[in-house]
Amino acid sequence: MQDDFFQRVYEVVERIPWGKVTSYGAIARYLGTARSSRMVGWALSNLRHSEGYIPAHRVLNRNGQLSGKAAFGSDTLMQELLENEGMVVVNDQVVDFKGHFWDPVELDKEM
DNA sequence: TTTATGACTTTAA
DNA sequence: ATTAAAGCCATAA
Repeated sequence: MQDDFFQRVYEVVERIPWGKVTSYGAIARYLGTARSSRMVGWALSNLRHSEGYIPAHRVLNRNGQLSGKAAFGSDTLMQELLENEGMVVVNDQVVDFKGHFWDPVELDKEM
């Protein structure tokens, strides 16, 4: 294993605070590959091959849309997970996305 | 090595 | 405002 791009994505996603969500672009930017937003989602699609639990349901597109809900087995599972964390999902979209948004860059602030 | 794909993003019409 | 097309990077085949 080298410096897996995927591994970095997993680390960031695992650090997403409870009840918070972020976007692929934000993660990609944090990893230094601002234009590989697709890779972030792609990495998450591969997370099934990885071990450990990754709260991938907290990663949405920049619209707050549940783009990857289909990968959770059930199209409603992701939505339920988010609602279970105290947010409201309407039409596959998180209400007050900005309010629940969390940027991984805040990790550097704390450190 | 080259081609195809993807849980995105941005820009243009 | 909504819809369509192109751009971009990393991995798999």
